[in-house]
Amino acid sequence: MDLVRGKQNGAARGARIGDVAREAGVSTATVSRALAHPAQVSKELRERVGAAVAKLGYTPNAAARQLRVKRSRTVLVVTRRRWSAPFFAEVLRGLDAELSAAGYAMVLANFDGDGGNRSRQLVDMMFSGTIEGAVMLSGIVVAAEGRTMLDAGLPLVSLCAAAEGTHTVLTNEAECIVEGARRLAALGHTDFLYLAGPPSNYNERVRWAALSAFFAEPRQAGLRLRRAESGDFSTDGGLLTAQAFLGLSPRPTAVIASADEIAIGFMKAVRAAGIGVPSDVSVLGFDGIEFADFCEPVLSTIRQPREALGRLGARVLIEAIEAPSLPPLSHHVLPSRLDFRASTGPAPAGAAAPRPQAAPAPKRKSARARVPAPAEGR
Amino acid sequence: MDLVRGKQNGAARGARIGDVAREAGVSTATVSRALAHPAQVSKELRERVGAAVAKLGYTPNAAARQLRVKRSRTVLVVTRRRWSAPFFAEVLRGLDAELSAAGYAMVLANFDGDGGNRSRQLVDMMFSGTIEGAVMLSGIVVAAEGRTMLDAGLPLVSLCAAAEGTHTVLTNEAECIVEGARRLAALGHTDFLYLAGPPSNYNERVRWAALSAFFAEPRQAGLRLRRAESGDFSTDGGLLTAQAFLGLSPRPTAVIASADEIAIGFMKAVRAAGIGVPSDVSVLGFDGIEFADFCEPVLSTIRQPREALGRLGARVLIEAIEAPSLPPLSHHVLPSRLDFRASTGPAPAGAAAPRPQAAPAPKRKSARARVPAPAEGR
DNA sequence: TCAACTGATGTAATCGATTACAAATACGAT
DNA sequence: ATCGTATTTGTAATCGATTACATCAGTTGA
Repeated sequence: MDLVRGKQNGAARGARIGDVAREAGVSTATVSRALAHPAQVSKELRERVGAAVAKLGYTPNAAARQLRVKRSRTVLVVTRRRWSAPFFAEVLRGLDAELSAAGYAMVLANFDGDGGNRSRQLVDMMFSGTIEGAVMLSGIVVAAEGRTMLDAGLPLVSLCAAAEGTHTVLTNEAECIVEGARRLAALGHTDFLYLAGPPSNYNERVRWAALSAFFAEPRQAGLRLRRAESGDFSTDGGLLTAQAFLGLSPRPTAVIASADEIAIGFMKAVRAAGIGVPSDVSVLGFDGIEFADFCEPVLSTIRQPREALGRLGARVLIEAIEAPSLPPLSHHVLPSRLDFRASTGPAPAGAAAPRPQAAPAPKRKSARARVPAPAEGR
Repeated sequence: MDLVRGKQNGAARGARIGDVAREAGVSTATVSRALAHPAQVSKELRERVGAAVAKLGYTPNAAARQLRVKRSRTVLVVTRRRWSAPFFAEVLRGLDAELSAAGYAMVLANFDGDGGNRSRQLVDMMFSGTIEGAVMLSGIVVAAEGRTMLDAGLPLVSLCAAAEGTHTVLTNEAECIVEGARRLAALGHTDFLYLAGPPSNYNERVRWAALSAFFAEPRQAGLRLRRAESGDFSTDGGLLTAQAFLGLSPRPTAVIASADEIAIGFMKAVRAAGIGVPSDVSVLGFDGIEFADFCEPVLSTIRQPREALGRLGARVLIEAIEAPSLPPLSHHVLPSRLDFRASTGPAPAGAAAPRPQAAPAPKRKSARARVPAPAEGR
């Protein structure tokens, strides 16, 4: 095999289809056909072409082909810094697995709402023909100069978030968090604290909306729900909420975090302050990251099917790309799983007595169920 | 702005350069120049073109441009499943930040040595002109059908690994792990256990080689080093090594893990068996992942500059791509930082007595310093 | 033997930009 | 007025593949 090693940068490298044609003694059309539609070419020529290709180490130029056939077999994946790393890595792996199996390449781009430059890059990419579709792990439809990613008319999939005009792949997070609260209530807890993530985040909104709606039900009148802000899906955010918790009186006995990281940070800080988990306060996280198994105590959590989310997102996108005509937007929901472990237990004896119904109804702060608008994603 | 919304999939979308030229009443050459080299075009025409571009929502077709100018401004990043997720996510972020700032797009592909198909995809990518260079987080130079990624003659950067013929960006991991051992020895420890990652991994080899070479020094004759296999850079692997540890007698008092995940799994398992950390055994991890701060006890570790690794890797690659002539291969080393915290302490009183130098020299198992061959990366 | 048909191959148009080169224009100096 | 130079613009070639269409050879049936 005669490989032309790059001499000068950018110098002519590799063979072109004409070289292969000459070598095999056929026309370029035959070479192209032998490679793309072998059945249309006689066995003999097919072999001659194959030999020439091998000899010259020929690989078709992707740009030229793309220009002609209008397909790049490339999709864009837009991520967001705020994703928790373990969550992110596995979703990405699912996406990659499914995309590469179908022969698609994946362009990865982080988008943190920066000052306009990145936005333009992304929007241009949608319009420049490099991309056949996009998966957004950010929940944001990026816009620049009056155009949005949607305007390019390419299929878009929002993963773990909802956005107008896109296919969506979500989890049943709302039901899960309510189920978590229900289970805690069944353990005798009546005084709850929600550790909120960034309020602009889609998942944060969904979770808070579901939880506060649940506590607003008349049947749950004996339960109280408060809220502490972490500002962030991070362990540091969790430390913050612990400060808030320690300042409360009476102290809630059940804590539901909007992310495992927050819960882990919270647990560490309150235990350092002499509060027992779960003896004094039960803690429930969200996501099911690996380290939920290794903190003290082992964290109860709501496990999201991370790799499956990635895989399904990829499949939905591929289907939309390859559908002969514009398909309707699809919406999928994958189930998460509640996993109660060491960080949750019965309400402590002192506080366990169900709050007397007759007492002046505790003001449920912010119990109105805000319906989350399509907004920032997770 | 008249945006042509994708009608049928694949139907003509958007304006071409000819449309803009007609709209502005100029030639396509002028449009192209107004966009790429504004200085070459008179102010008036520049503005007319700008207006036409805005009106039609024109974005140049990337494939056509690429075909002509032979630049895709796209690089490939090859990852590997075995990377720890938090590590991976931050390195990726550094890469993305630097690449996108320089106007490069990033194609991400996972490579786990699969059965030939993925290899061909990757090698073809190098030869098809889609890619101007690659960063390999895998330490493997992928090969398929007699060609390797190197043969394309494009610049390649190995991150956290070394591979023949590529630029490399490494950390001083060898020195750090030796320094860690030295510090532990200074705390009175004489009996060490190394928790190994996957033996085929480049970093694993470097670390083990450095550590075993250190223990082989005559001056360290009073120290003993054993080795347990985790098989993996994972918490599960850490659990495995804990089994091995519990079976040893006498039990080592100092443990050095080749990854934080392993250390965390190890600590959890030995503590469950009633062993105190650091009262009975000190544990040192490697990487400095976020959760090292949140396990019990807080893990001593060797912090790697993750985002900086990604940024430097990107810069090295960009430089190599944009260098007018083939530059020599560069090799960079970034410093990691030893961070001793709660999981390490003085050797326990019983075992603290320095092993008598005179006693029959303890057999140092596997103390020969294997020089790591370029192999699988981290 | 010829027409009709099938299948394999080649010729040349095409995708949409960039840019070498030519042409046109403006400007200044003599 | 004329020439030379600098600046701006247009014409057309070019990048490297794919594929519509034309051509040609071979087969079959009458």
